[in-house]
Formats: sequence, structure tokens, C-alpha cells
Amino acid sequence: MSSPVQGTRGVHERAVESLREQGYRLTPQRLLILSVVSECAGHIGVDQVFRLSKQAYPYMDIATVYRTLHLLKKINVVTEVAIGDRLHYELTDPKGKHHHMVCQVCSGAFNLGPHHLEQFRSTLMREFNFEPDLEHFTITGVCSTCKLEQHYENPTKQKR
Amino acid sequence: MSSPVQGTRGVHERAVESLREQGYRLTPQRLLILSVVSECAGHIGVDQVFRLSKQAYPYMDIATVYRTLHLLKKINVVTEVAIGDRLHYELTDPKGKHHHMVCQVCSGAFNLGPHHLEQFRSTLMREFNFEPDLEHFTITGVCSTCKLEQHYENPTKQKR
DNA sequence: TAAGCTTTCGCAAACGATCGCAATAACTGG
DNA sequence: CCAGTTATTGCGATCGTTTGCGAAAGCTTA
Repeated sequence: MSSPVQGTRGVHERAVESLREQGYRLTPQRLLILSVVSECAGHIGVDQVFRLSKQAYPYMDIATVYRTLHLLKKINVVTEVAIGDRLHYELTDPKGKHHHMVCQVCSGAFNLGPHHLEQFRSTLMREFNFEPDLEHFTITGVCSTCKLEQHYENPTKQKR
Repeated sequence: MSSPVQGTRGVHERAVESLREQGYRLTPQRLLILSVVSECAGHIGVDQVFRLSKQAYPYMDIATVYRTLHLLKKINVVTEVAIGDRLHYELTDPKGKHHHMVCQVCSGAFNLGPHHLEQFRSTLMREFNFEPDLEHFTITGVCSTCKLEQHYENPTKQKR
């Protein structure tokens, strides 16, 4: 009797367990912020987490949102992903780490399995003995769809 | 009669030319900020550019520093490089683009030629038809020296 | 050289993110 | 179940960066 959407339910419980195990307290604010991130499909920005959680609990403070997201990131419950020049958060993928490719044109995010980076990692280690931290990094670029519709070649000013 | 340090002198003149060519005005503030960046070996932080240029011209404003650095970046005179969570700037390498590896332990920066990324780029394009923008990106990690002195395994709190 | 047009500057205020601190609330052991 | 301990919160202040705006300055033309 397994739920077809196996992520959201179990994640919450495992997250609570992670917090308690490592001596962090279970506060309503933390649970609320966690549920906001859980309920969103994909990644969510800090401001949106703040607005949604403040809606449920009006005393919610932006500092608490930042602190909680940093904490959830530290205990590996959420993953930080850079979208443009802002940070977004998503539940950590239980199927293992993945990276993101974010399109500069449409802001769409695409997942990238770890094996695509392994070759690159081994090059750096072999040639420089440099141990790269590729855990949280995002590659920006232009996705296949936006490459087709080359509207972004419009000569008017467009980006910041 | 060529100078052994061939970079600094010619860069200044070419930068001035780039500004004029593209219709940007030659102001003392811009020239001052450019010379501050030129005179520093390697990369320099915004605050340091501000302090040094304010020393020479006390009315210098931090907003002008930011705007000028962004402009110099846009016309490809300087290159932006992320050091930790701050942006630094350096003269654009005339020998062609390079990337940085920055050590999380000692903050040292190492250059990385474009060919190290070509393989990675071609993988992304072949498999996803995703055109990555790898121009300005920095790989963090641990350099060979700091890997040897494994003091960073110290169990006390250390990083943010 | 002087007038006029447009960019740029300096200032102040806004922004997102962080920090310090006193008050509060979660967890422990009794 | 309660009291003590300690982490956490909410608030205000602050930091680094960006933006709006009027004043000043650079470039052009005559």
C-alpha cells in the first residue's frame, strides 16, 4: 500500500528525525517552513517561503526563514540551488544528488545526474590534485527549446 | 624595448579605447578605478577598490565603484570572479579566458584553461542540447597543499 | 571657445541578507 | 508535571549592493 507520490510524506518524518537526532529543537516555525518547502513542486525562493509561512503564522520573521533554510540545508533535508542571482530551495533528492542546469532565457531548471560531472572531477584531480566541491553548483546556459526560438538574439537591451 | 611586465601598460590604453569606441565617457573616476584594478596583482575586492580609489579622490562613492566595475566587466576589460561569497575583479586575461579554482581552506585561486571545460561542455550539448555558459564560473574545492595539511578536519566549528 | 545635449556622479534611500540580543519556548531530569 | 537549562525566536540594527534622482561634468557642434 505505497503512495504513488512517495516523496513528500516520508521526507517530513525523516526530516523531523534528522533534527531531533542532531539535537535541534522541533519548533512550529521549523515545521511550518519545512512543510512549505515540501508542498511546493520543485524549488522555491526565500521570499515565497516567507510569504507562505507568514500567511499561516503572522509572527514569522524573515530572519527565521533564512536561519531555518540554512539549517535544513546543513542537515541535508533541503538543497540550495542558485537560480539567477537568488537562492532557491528544494527537498533533497532521495535518489541521490543531482545538479541543475538553469536556462538564462526561460529560467527553466533541468536536472543533471552526478555521472555527467565525474569525468570533469577526475580531470581536475588528476591534473591539479584539486578536490572540487561540485555538490551545490548550477550551470547556467540556454536550453534546447530557447535555442530554437532564438528570440533572445533581439538586439534591444534585455538582461541586467 | 618591450617591458617585461607586458600586461599592465597596454591594458590601460586598450581599455580607454574600448570605452570611447562604445560611446562611454572617459571620466577621472573610471580611469582611477581602472588603474586601481590594473595595479593590483591578481584579483581585488570591491571594498578594497573603494578604499584605494577614495584615498586618491576623497569624493569617490561606493555606488560609482560598483557601477564602474560592472561597466568594465561588460566591455570585457575586467573579469568578475567569485571568491567565497564576494565578487572580486581582475584584468581580463589577454591570453584568453580562464576559469578559477578557489580553495575553500586557504582561499587561494588557481587558473584553469578553457580546454579543461571543453569536454564537459560537449557532453552537455550532446546529451541535452543545452548550451552552457561557462564563461564566468568558479569551482570551489580544496587545493593540493591544503589537502596535505589536513587541519581542516578539525572538529571545532569553522565555517559559516 | 561656448552652448547644448546626454551621460555620469554623488547622495540618499531601498533592497535582500545577516547579526546581536533580550525574551520566549522546547526539551531534559527530577 | 514542573522547574531549570539552553536553543531559538522576533526585533531592530547593520552589512553589502543596487537604484532613483537632481546636480555636475564630458563630449559634440558650431
